Amino acid sequence: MTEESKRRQTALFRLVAKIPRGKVTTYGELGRALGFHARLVGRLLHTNNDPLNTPCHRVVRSSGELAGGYAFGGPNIQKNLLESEGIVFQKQKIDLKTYGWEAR
DNA sequence: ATTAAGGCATGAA
DNA sequence: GTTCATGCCTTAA
Repeated sequence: MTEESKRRQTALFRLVAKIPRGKVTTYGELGRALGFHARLVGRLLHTNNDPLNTPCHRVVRSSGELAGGYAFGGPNIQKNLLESEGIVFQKQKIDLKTYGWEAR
C-alpha cells in the first residue's frame, strides 16, 4: 500500500462518512467528486482497512442496486443496515431519485 | 529488482 | 440484459 493509495482512501472515507443517514450514493458520484474513476472507488473499498468507520453500505451501484456478494459482510447485511436507516428497497433496488445523495 | 497477467464492491453504450 | 471500455491493484514469473 503506497502513500498515494492511502491518501485516496482517506479522502474516500472522509467523503463516505459524510453521507447523511438514510441516503445513499454511487461509486461514480464518489469517484467524480474525488477526482478518480468509479472502479478505483470499489477497489479502495475492497481493500478497505477501516470498514467500521466507513459506512460503505451507503454506497451502491449506478443503478441503485447493491454492490453484490463482495460486500463487507454480505449483501443481506448491507440491505439490513440500509433498511434500518429508513431506506426502502424496491425489488432489491433503491430509488436514487429519492435516496440519492449528491457528493460534495 | 523489474515486468507480466489477471481480476474487480463500475459505468456507459 | 449483455457487451465494451477503462483505471488501479494484487499476485506471479
